Amino acid sequence: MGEKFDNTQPIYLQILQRLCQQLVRGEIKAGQKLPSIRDMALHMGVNPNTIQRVYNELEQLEIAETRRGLGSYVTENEEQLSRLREDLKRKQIGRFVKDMRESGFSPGEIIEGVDNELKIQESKDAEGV
Amino acid sequence: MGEKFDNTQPIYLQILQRLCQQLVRGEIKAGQKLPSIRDMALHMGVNPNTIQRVYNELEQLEIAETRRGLGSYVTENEEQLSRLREDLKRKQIGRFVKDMRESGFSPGEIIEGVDNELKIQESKDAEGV
Amino acid sequence: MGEKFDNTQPIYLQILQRLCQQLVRGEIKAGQKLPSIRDMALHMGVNPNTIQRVYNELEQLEIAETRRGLGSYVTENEEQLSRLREDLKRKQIGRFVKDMRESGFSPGEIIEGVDNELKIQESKDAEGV
Amino acid sequence: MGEKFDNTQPIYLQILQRLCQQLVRGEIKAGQKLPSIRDMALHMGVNPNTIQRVYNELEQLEIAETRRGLGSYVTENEEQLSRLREDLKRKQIGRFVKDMRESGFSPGEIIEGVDNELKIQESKDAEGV
DNA sequence: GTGGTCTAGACCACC
DNA sequence: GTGGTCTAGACCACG
Repeated sequence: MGEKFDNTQPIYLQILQRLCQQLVRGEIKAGQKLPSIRDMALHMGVNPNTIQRVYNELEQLEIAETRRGLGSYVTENEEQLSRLREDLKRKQIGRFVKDMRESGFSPGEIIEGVDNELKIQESKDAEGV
Repeated sequence: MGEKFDNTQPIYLQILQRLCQQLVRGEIKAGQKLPSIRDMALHMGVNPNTIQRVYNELEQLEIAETRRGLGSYVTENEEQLSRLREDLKRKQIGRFVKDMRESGFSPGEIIEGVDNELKIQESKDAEGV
Repeated sequence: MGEKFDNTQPIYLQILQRLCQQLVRGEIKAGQKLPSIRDMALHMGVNPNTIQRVYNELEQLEIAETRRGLGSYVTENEEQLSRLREDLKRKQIGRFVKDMRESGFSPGEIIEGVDNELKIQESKDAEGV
Repeated sequence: MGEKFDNTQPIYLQILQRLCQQLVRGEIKAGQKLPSIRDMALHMGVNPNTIQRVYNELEQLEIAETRRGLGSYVTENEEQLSRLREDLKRKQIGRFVKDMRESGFSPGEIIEGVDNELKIQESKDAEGV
């Protein structure tokens, strides 16, 4: 429960993003049942309406589907999941590069900065272990 | 006038970001006078209150200061501006790398993706010319 | 409703000051929910935007935080509140003493004057009862 | 010229206050001629209109008078000046004590705080010399 | 003319 | 219901 939310972005988007990350990382797998809205809400310390909205978004992305009376399930179509992974990757990289270039950073600066940051974050992980 | 605003983010933040980019790129320089609130509002097609909020934010960031009855001026302290540039760079890179890693992308994928994207966007620029 | 506002200072600052005083006096406590913007505005006979500005200032001072759709809450961090008390005390005393000395009043005059004034105001309170 | 102005208060009031302090300290004496508006404005790095307003205020306070074509002069009536001194003293002390009590500070805290602050500021002066 | 404040009222996203 | 943003327009103090 040590993880709170960022005020600059809607909570439901932040939860959605976390779920997508878990899917992309493979922590949540194709066909798997998602927690009930009530459980998830309780677990996240959030209003059930908020989770409801998250699950709706997942459905529109064709990543999960809700079966009446049974709960929500991740799609069994693994292609959808790998598509999600590639979409996410391209979208995030595209936006990042666009922002950086608009701010006038040179390609060299960008590459070097990312490289450094990767090393920094990896070393932090290592020491955390 | 092809430049409108994105609905997913407050207008004042978008304008703030643009100004910061112009500062970072050196298009706006230390000590320079910014357009009056009313002029800027007219030019951007927004309400003066919105611009005032932007200028307030700039002031809180210690990037600009407002002089009674005279207008707003970019700080003459060039250190603040270079600080802004470095802050922006680190913040953007940090958030990007963090997001990517949390989504389970490998360092290799990240670097390669950024590299590709840079080439893509540069070639688009070239063809635009 | 005998309480109106002073024309020489912005309303939002006057309200901010009152809230800070209530916090410092302990009339408003850590973690407590503040009235909604609309309620407070109604109660103070002011426009909601004005109250919103007040709450924003409280947030920047890290004295209160706002939760989406839920309202604004005083920080639960009691240290922040005691910090506020000490800051206020030092700031007010520092400015006062600086002003008095710059006007050429001697330490003796200052101490004696404050002492007298305290007695005067206390006796007024007593008679009010 | 190292002294700038505070944004939270009108410049003309800040200048007015400085002049009053110089009068109260005796640096400016009864009957003395004040600098011309233009000179003063130049010296303070301020718009002449601003100084004009300051001199007007001094006139309304019956502290100075403007003689057409000759300039502005401090009143020769020394009683006015000693009245100014006492007014300033009472007003500043009264407001300070009122503010502190409204914030819930005890008389003991106030006296002790002022006492300490006096010592601090005096020692700073000493070391500055 | 300049910024600062305030009001009135609207719309929206969110919880 | 809650806060967040934006507009339109007004008034004021200031330089």
